[in-house]
Amino acid sequence: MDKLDRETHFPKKFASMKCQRVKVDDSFAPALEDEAVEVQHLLAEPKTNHVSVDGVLCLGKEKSSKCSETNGFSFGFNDGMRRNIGGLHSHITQGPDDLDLGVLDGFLDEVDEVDDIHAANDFSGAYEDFILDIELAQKVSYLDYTPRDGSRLRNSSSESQSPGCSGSSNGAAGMSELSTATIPESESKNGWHNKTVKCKLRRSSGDKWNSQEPGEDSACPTSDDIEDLDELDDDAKPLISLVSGKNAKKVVHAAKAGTSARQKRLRKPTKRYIEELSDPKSKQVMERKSDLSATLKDKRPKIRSHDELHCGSALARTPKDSFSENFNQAIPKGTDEPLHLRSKPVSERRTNPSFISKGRCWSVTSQNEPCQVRAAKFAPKELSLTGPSAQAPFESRPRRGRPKKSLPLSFLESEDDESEDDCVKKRICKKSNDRRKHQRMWTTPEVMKLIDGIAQYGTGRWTDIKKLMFSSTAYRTPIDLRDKWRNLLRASGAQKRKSNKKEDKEKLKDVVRSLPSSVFRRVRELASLHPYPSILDNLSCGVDNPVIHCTNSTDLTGACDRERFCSVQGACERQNGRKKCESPAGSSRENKVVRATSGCVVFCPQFENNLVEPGSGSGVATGSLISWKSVADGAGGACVTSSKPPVTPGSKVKTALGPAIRLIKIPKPRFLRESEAIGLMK
DNA sequence: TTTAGGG
DNA sequence: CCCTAAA
Repeated sequence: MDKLDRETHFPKKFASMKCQRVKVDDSFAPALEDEAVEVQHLLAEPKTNHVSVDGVLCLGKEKSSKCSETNGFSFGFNDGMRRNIGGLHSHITQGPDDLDLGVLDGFLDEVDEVDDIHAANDFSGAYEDFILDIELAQKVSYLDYTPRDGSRLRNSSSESQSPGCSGSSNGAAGMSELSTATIPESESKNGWHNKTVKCKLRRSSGDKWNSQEPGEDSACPTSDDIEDLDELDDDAKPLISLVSGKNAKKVVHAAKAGTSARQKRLRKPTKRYIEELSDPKSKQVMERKSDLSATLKDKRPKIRSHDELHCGSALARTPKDSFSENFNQAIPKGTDEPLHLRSKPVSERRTNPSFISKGRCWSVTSQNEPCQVRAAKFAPKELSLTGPSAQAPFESRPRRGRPKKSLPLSFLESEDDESEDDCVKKRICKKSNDRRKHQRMWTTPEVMKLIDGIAQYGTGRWTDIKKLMFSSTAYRTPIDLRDKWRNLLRASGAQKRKSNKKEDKEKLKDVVRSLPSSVFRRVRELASLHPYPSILDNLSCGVDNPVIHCTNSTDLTGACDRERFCSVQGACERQNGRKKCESPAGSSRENKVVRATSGCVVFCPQFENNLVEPGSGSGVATGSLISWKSVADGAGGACVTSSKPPVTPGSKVKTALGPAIRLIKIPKPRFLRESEAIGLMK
């Protein structure tokens, strides 16, 4: 409904958004969600480049795709892309049925997360096995669909790696020459982006980013990881170390999946499993490890386990087997799971045990964390509390088992999709105390991605960043991103650290050491550009100060060099960390502030329907927050026009943005989301 | 639901 | 990373 309306009103402009919606809103193809996002994202980038070529003022605040709104080419591209996605989508929706889709979902998720493009080659085989596995577990045959699905998988996979999508750059790249302050940033950003993209496309081949930054230091994984590990508490260690990643997750999830069945099923495999793992000398552990890494996506183990399960042979079970057992057991309980899960957003899925068990735990190749989290979380609270009888073993074992880290962790990490780096292992080796039991180490590429995302969307739009930059890594939630950013800020010194604890300082140092200096340079840049609490409230200079309320200087870069314009000075100075919202003299006015969205017409209270046409001069930077006063003043870069104020109603104002921009009146100064803006513009 | 903040 | 408050 709403969606349709919007699209009707902004057929072209938000074509790109539609893509997103297709995946986001549509509960049918969650499986492809990630892929779709990926595709869109990748495709969107070239558009941005194009835009920038046109000299369109397109600040990095908004989705790069939005920039495309300003030119036909982009549109066509975008549209085409959308169609593709749509096709993909429909293709998927015509799948056999829910179960099958569910399977597909899980599989795709896994593949996507692993990001192992090469996996495509193994698809048929893996998939078959996979299907077979499921089939056995559910006693339903879906082999009939295998061929089709297989091809589908391949298609989606190949599409997501569409060669033409390897563009780089982002919104900021399109920034006009006016943005002196951001130009250097843009460059570096682009560079990063390239790297990021490459990483995405061929992560399996190694850490592109790192390899491309020979000059930089070893670029070891992030510090936080170390920090996190450091904070792991001794009690938790055993759990982690004994129950290596997936297995733990699997077990835990399986346990959570059912209630009554849970205990029964869980206990057995868990115990055995744990015991096995708890034996440091156990060859099996090593074997498994190598086995896992060697046969990454091979699902056969599951089948085997399945057989064992039914044959009563439970002797030499590998972690995988254990898992599959649990998995199989858990699944029956909800054959409709897939559907159910599908309709859930990623964020939700994260907390959905069944989802995890489905899409993640059974993935032999990656994402262990989530499960681990669960393990950590449930073990103590639910399991142990339930009594010593059932789950207790699971929980207690690990604990008493081993005091410290080592093997398991590396084992766990070795399966990490994008970081098989040595760095990862290095990081992992540290003591830990913690309640954040499942640490998902941040790899340098990830950090880069995060930084890229922030460069594009600024802070405060974590969900957007998550969706567009971390669509393939389900284990990174918007909150995770934000947390990481906070840590980076501290580590980079961009933010005064409150705690003067020696401990903390040390940790920060480690963090710094673990990342390339370039990263921190970048962080500092962005920190000044995008103040962390990016919300308007923090910037408001008061009702009496009708300055442009911007969330960051990027909003103003179009024409503001941070010092020149009185109307934006307050914000800019704040950016520079000198003064806090200095209020330039100004008459008190109606303090309406809006956030401009690229390609949108901006409505100003006084100038309702005063369309701003594309043209020369400055434009409203995407994402800019604009007060009507600022518009009237033609102030700063965030103004709609460079023409002298006031902009009288009905007058046309030129903007470099291309499509007309209209100010949107919003109830009160606040961060206006794109979707909101669209809604308001209706 | 999403973000800010504190733990 | 977790949890909660606020919006």
